[in-house]
Amino acid sequence: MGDVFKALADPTRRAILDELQERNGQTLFELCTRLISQHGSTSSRQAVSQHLGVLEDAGLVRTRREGRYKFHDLDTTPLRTITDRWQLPTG
Amino acid sequence: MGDVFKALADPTRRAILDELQERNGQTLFELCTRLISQHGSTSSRQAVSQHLGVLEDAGLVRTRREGRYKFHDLDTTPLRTITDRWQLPTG
DNA sequence: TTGTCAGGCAAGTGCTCACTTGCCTATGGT
DNA sequence: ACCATAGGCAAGTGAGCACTTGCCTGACAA
Repeated sequence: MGDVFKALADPTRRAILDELQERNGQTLFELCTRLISQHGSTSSRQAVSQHLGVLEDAGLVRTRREGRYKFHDLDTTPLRTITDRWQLPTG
Repeated sequence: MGDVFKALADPTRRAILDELQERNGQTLFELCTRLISQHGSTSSRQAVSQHLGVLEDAGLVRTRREGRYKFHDLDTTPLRTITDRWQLPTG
């Protein structure tokens, strides 16, 4: 599993996580259009696709294929590595 | 306040936070020697100094000056922006 | 089969970032 | 005064990363 911290370092990837939290299980094209219309993003399809690859490597996004569609689901469990590491006062 | 996510993206900066958690209020030179001896780091003084600047901008490290010494203290409150953003199941 | 749609792969480009290098300021000891 | 210590500033370098460009694969509809 790749680097969770590095995956979170990019604002576009954080916007993707925001989007998936609002509406889980989106395809690449859904994400592209909604990122532009709701998050003011200017990223191309290829750019978003590469970001999704990074997020998937980090374990923050899980994917499932159905026919020619690929759905993306948010998984926040890797974020625990951050909070567990520096012992947040329980919030 | 700078980017907390970007500050966490670098492994050396995460080691610095680890080191400050073990022993708070260290000076730059203390951190340098302990990073090498206890974390296998190879970073120079200037490198660590720049990392501390990034961490301070992100609000993860607070500093206080006394004479020619500058002490560094860990502050984990900015990490809440991460957990609050994607609603972790309370752990 | 032909055409379209969803997505993937890979090389190239430009910018950011970590780190070095070299010099400078300031505090404290003798 | 002198020197060592603790730290800072700024330009330059090299590697990594986000993004583009162009082409390719696979699934569905007609």
